[in-house]
Amino acid sequence: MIRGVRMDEFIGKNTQKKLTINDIAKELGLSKTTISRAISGKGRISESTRQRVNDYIKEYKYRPNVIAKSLAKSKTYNIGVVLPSESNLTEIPFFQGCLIGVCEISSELDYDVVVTLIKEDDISLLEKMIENHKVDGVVLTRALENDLSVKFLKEREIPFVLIGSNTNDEVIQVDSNHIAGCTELTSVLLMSGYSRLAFLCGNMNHIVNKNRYQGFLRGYEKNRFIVDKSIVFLDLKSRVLVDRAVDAIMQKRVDCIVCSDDLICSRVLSRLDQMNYKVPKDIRIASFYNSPLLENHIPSVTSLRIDVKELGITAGKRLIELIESGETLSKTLVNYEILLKKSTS
Amino acid sequence: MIRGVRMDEFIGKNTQKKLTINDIAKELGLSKTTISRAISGKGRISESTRQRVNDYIKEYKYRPNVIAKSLAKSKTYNIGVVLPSESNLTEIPFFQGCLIGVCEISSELDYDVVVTLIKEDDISLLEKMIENHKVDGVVLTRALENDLSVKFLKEREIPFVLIGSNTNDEVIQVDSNHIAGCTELTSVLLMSGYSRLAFLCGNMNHIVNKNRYQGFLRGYEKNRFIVDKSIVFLDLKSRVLVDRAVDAIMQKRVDCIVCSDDLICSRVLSRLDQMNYKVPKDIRIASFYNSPLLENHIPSVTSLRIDVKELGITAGKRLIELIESGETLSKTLVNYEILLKKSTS
DNA sequence: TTGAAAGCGCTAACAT
DNA sequence: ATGTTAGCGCTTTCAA
Repeated sequence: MIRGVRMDEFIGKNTQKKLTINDIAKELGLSKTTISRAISGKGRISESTRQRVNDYIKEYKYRPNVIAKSLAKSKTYNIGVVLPSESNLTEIPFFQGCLIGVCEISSELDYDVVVTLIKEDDISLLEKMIENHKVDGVVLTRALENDLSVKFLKEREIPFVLIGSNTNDEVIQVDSNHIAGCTELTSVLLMSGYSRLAFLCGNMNHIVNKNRYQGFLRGYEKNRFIVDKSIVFLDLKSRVLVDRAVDAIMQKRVDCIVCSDDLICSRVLSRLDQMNYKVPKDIRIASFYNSPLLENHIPSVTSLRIDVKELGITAGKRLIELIESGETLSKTLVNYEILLKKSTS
Repeated sequence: MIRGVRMDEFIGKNTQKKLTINDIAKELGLSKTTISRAISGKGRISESTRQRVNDYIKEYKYRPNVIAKSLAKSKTYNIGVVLPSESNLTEIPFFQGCLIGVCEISSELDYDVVVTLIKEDDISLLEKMIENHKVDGVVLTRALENDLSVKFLKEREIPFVLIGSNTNDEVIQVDSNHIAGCTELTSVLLMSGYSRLAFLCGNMNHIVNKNRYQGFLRGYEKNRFIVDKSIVFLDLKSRVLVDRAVDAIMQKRVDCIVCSDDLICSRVLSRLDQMNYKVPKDIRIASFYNSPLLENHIPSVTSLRIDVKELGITAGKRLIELIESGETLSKTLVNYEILLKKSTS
């Protein structure tokens, strides 16, 4: 009896050599295989020895070495979450929400989350993570038009789930129904009597923005109003462009400015303030995406609310299903909610 | 010649069996050891064979299996980043900033980042991550008074770095100099003629808030003004408490409300708006921590700016030093900056 | 029901 | 300068 109670007394808790499956086998007079089976529950094993092993494990707080398991099974029990790093720190509430969601569900399902950063045109860190075998699958948190990540992961046949939408049906997707949401919010605004809506939209290489624009157009169609394209501004990638759009809009007769997301919206609000326009007195504002950035805004902003954490949770769940069973639902839509606030009252 | 060009032609790129160090050894007529040495650069090896090996690796895009390396070296090349998961805190951009910073520096130093979530009174996921041997060290992003994480990591002798401050000198710390910053900002306000400052402070179990309060008091001392404790509100853990404090303050004669952080500040602004008070006309506002939450605020808010990403980068660097060399600087302070804005003009 | 042995891909003494 | 060998701790045939 080399190891046992005496050892615990002898050496401090801290220096305690890690217990291995081998130690347990020797101690219990069984083989590694049996211990392994008792732990995994796979394979035939008598109830009595399984009990014996489990009791031992409890008592001595044995934790299997996940690395060794990884090597043997060629599986890491990690999933990667890819965040865009060129995003303004300000737009991060969305990505962080996703991340938290994925973390929560992963820990429940006994996976860990490895984070990596990419840029629109540089996915080298994602490539490295995959090639280093650090993860069993990946959650992408942003959908681009010609997405390098999607292309890469498909080629490498790595299981992955996209938070967002992609026209390729083979891609497992989790998203909120942007088109429906934006259509609905646009409708609500039109029906409230705001018939001249300006639309300010961000980077059109982001699929989500394409969808928002489409929703905007559909809202008009449904209500048989005509869109005035002269007050529609797409692909506004910088603050300056947003500012200019606002300036142009305020020269015209416009009832309400509809923004594709929280970032554009907060920029619009700031510009309006600079120019001394008051919301909602001089102009109304709505946003197709709410976030903490807007949540405490004064006045509160009419917007579409999406439960980002829910997106993350769902994506994580789908990914792990995909990893473990090889298949999962191909597209999941999470709910949105329309928040009518002071900015349009 | 089992493996080689013919294989690549035969089977698709995707199904290509992973190249191992063994394959290379056979192919080149060398031993595993030599290949290993050529790759790591450790041990004596002739320049010519190192070249030969490296050429082969380049050509066939060999990537070592990190898991196998991990097992052999008992090292994961992962570092853990611990984020608080309490709901309102997840909204705070501070933690994401830290995370991004750690990710950036880690990837440069060839580590990956595993994220885990804890609560003030539940560090079970951190424990699991450690016990599963998933990481070589940990970055903590929040300092508490009696910190379970710190206690746990010390006991287990896991290398870790704390973003924040801790009275225990043995803890490696990276922080901005909150006391000095808050002292300075308080001074500036007092010298601007705002002699009656209210102070609204968050959870006093967070060491950072203790330090901010101390800075506030020191600012008063330095200027030989007397603090009016009746307009100091500590440990405001909920919105309701903040609202009440604001209500109480507005009954009194107060020049400026100083908030311990961005979250409290945005709540204060929102409450003031509800009550129809205007900033800076009716009351002035300053915050001891700036963030994107406040950045686009109207009016802009006087505050202390901290480069969070820098905190993350520094913490990551220190941690990896600690992991690799066993020692590092015990305390690093990053710079802060005072932003004087409209809210106090 | 249990065990022996090979192997996952790499590292590191210890030869040669 | 290079090779041999024995692990790292676990899973998984295949046998008993």
